[in-house]
Amino acid sequence: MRSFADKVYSLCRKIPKGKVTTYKEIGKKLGGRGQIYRAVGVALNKNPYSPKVPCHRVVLSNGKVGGFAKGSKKKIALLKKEGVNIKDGKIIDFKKRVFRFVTKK
DNA sequence: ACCATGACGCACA
DNA sequence: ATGTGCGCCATGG
Repeated sequence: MRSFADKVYSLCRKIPKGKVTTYKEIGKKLGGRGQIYRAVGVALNKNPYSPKVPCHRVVLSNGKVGGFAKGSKKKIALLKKEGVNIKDGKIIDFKKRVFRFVTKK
């Protein structure tokens, strides 16, 4: 069922290792409507593909890791393993670590 | 069709 | 810069 959530999973899989993306970017890439990122969070939360989809690479737009079904701590640990430095739940050099699907210039 | 929920984001104080 | 409140979208019951 190619529902909204399904698209979200697909995009998450495209996130390169060591990088992160935001719910907003995903939503924007999908539809670009107002608060779609809300539904994005819901979709990932259901995330039936825990290991297949690197949902832990999806963080808040303000640079915070946000939440995680298994616990934000776990999420942080995973990101750190990927090479993303996190400080008190906040991503360091977040701006540089964010991966944009639009691949802006 | 309506109400409630949720891994968010932004405006405002 | 920090904390609180409100709003919107998709999904499920």
